[in-house]
Amino acid sequence: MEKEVLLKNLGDRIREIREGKGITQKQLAHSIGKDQQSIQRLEAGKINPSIFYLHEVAKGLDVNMEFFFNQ
Amino acid sequence: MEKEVLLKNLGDRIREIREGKGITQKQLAHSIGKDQQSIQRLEAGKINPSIFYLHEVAKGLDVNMEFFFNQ
DNA sequence: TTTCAACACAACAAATCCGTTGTGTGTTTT
DNA sequence: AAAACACACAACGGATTTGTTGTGTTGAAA
Repeated sequence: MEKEVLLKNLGDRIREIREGKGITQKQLAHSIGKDQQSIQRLEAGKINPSIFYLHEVAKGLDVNMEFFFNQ
Repeated sequence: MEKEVLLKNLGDRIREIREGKGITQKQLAHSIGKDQQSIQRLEAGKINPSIFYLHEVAKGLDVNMEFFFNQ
């Protein structure tokens, strides 16, 4: 329960940042050597990503990882 | 390479916070339903922990997860 | 010295991650 | 309408995580 909420919120936050930058899931994915489906699952809160995974996503979005957690 | 550094830094940071609170690996582990060995691997940078795992550790240390990333 | 606490390291197995492939739906463009 | 784009969902499989058990080292306390 709590885990689902955490992952959902994280996914929403990442989507929010991505859309704010005006890039697609595919663009983000390819910029960090991943697939569109991986980003989809991340944003949907379907996976419990590792810290390095998030680190890569943060790089792809050009933000600091902290951005994923405050607010 | 880069991954190793990230995980090492994270582990060091967690250890720093834990020691600052004056608790042992075992106490931290048990407070969140884990084993001493799990915390040891985390602090040693030997694993690439999931975000939920870190969330639990943050709870056990009574800090916000952001603390793991700034400085 | 013996005992105990704290930490480190390794191996095993079940669970999970995540890259990949394939497909579907809705919207926009030509 | 046809084509292209953005996103969603599911299944497969190799890799990784992580709980568990067992063991070793070091230092402090008894």
